[in-house]
Amino acid sequence: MDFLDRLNAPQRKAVTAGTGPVLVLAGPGSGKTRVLTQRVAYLIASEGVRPYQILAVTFTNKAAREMEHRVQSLLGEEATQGMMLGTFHSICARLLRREAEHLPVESNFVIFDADDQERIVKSVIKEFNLDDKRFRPASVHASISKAKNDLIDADNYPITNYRDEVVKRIFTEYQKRLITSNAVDFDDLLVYTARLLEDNPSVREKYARRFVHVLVDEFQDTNIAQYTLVRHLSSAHKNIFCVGDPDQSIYRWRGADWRNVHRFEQDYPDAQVILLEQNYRSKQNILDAAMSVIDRAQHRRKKNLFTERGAGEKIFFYEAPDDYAESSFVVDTIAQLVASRQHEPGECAVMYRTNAMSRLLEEAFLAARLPYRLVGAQRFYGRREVKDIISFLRLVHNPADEASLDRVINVPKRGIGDKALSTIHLVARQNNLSAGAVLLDLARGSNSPFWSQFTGRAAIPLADFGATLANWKAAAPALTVPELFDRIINDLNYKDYIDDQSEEGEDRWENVQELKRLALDYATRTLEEFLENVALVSDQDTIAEGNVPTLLTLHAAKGLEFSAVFIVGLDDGILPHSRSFDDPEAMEEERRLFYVGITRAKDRLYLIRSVQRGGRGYGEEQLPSRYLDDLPAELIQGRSRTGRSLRPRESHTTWSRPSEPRAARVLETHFRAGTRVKHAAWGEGIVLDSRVDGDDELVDVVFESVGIKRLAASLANLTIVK
DNA sequence: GACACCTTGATTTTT
DNA sequence: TCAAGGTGTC
Repeated sequence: MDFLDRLNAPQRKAVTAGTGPVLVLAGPGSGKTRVLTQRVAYLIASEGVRPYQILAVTFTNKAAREMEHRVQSLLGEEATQGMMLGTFHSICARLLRREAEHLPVESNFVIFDADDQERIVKSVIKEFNLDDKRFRPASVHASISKAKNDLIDADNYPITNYRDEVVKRIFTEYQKRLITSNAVDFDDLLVYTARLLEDNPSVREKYARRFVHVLVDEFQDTNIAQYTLVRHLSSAHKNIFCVGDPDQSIYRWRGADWRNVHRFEQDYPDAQVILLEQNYRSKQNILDAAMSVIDRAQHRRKKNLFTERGAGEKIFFYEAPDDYAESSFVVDTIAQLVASRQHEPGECAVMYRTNAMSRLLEEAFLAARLPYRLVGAQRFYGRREVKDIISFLRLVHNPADEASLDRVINVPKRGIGDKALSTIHLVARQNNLSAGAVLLDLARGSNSPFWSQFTGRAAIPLADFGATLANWKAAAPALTVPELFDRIINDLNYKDYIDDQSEEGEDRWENVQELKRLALDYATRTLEEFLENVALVSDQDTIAEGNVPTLLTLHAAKGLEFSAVFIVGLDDGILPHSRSFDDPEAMEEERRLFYVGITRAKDRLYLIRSVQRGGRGYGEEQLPSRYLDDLPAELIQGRSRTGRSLRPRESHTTWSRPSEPRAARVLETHFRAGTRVKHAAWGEGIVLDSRVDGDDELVDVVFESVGIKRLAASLANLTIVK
């Protein structure tokens, strides 16, 4: 196979590794995606493995599609036929639907997302008459989810205090409600599958025999449930090929445990371990910066990242006075990089710790009239109008879905309030039915035995909505997904409801139409498939095409690369995040997160912080991120606005001669941010910031030729360009 | 009993 | 800055 020629020695060793367990420890940019795809191609083309005998787990659906395409381009369209390929969650969903007879839910189960899960927890807390201040739904749900990821069910939930006891009761009821709703949550997808394989030898054998080869990407971010799953699925042939990098483990809070990498080595002592250290992505300065950050991490196997791409530019550092300046610095600099043809817009990315930080950046891009794209499924799928429509579709598919019913029973307002809602749940429970079933029965009006349970005022709208739902349900089998979509929108007069002619209303209607466009892709597929895919989209899956800069969280940046990377918010409290301060393990993860961010950069890396943050005048001064201290000064250019060294502990203040007397004091700044200026040697640039400093004016300028420079106005002889 | 408006509180990361 | 909860009105 000629494609093996283009691999380096350890890569080739990994691709052509024989049978048995293999662990590939792959540094950032070391070509692990390539190794995985070529391994799959190699197995099929050279080892005679049939595609359906391969199970490959990727971190996102997008990565799965890419892998499929690459293998197809190497071996032809047919090559991937029957291969089991996808994320843990989507593979588990597929498997569970097939094996639903062993489950407490039907094969057409729906998948509850975070919102639905919290909704159910909340309603249980309410029903138990608990104080939701003391037992916050989000926190209770987090406890439940954590237990599930460790494969602990409600019966075995460990109790050490009163809170645990309450959580256990809520957990039990929560699980019951999911089952009545014919629903599984994200965690259940993994838990049910792991249990199924563990408790049911015949099912386990069936799949373990089928999957001659199991390949797992981003292995460092698997949790106990996922690890168990992989072990079972590969238990017959033991051909398990895991690729990962403990340094890039950033999902601990989701139950991921980088120790799975050690566990793997213990569980498979005969495993081949292959190290990929050569980096094909970044310039050496960027790698050096990355190593200086990660080498201070605890418990790690040191890797030596090296590249043949040359040293490259130094790391740019900029300290903005406030977060507005921070955002405009980013936008201005990107504009410069593009204008000077150093980078395409699409090669630039801005990364931040929390989603909320995207807002100012978006505003800055909008103000500059520059297009951008934002990564984040939540942004779209979390929208009220989008969730509403999906809930209606989910109800048609599965009227038992309690989360969806609660969500839309009064949308648009039809006079069903809290009282009516709690009554319908009560009646449902008394009759051992789902609330949806009661609602559908109420469509028969006074013929329904439940009719008399409601006051007349509540019964009429309930019956009405029940009838509407029954109609959709009856029509659904003959309709395609987009047809059903239109039917629902029309019947509800949803446009009039959502679009109140305001800008926001138009926006909302636009989102509904966007969802419709997505539904059109499912004209030839089932509603179930549509709902499943909508539930399991990841943030990275939503990255649109287009040559524009990308805005994304550090987490969402995992696995991606960009020529120019801007990491904003390098303040203590943001990165590392203040919520991690009191947990050493969490702090370690913050460090790794920064490392992941740095190593996304191919050519240029900009590290940016802001002295003040969080609204004008209100914010207190922030300290620079402690990680900045770990970067060797010689790798950095640009300094802090306040003139402080990046490494205060090592800086030496020089108490040299008193400054020369100056003729005039500068009292006002002459240059303003955004002004175009010209310098004799460096050509044109844009002023980022300017301030009075003693007797002089200090001007920060981004030049097209040399990047950011700080200049003393009295010496630089800058001229303003019109 | 529903709804509009006002106040208060909180605010990581995501399949 | 925004969202959820509470209060007052219809």
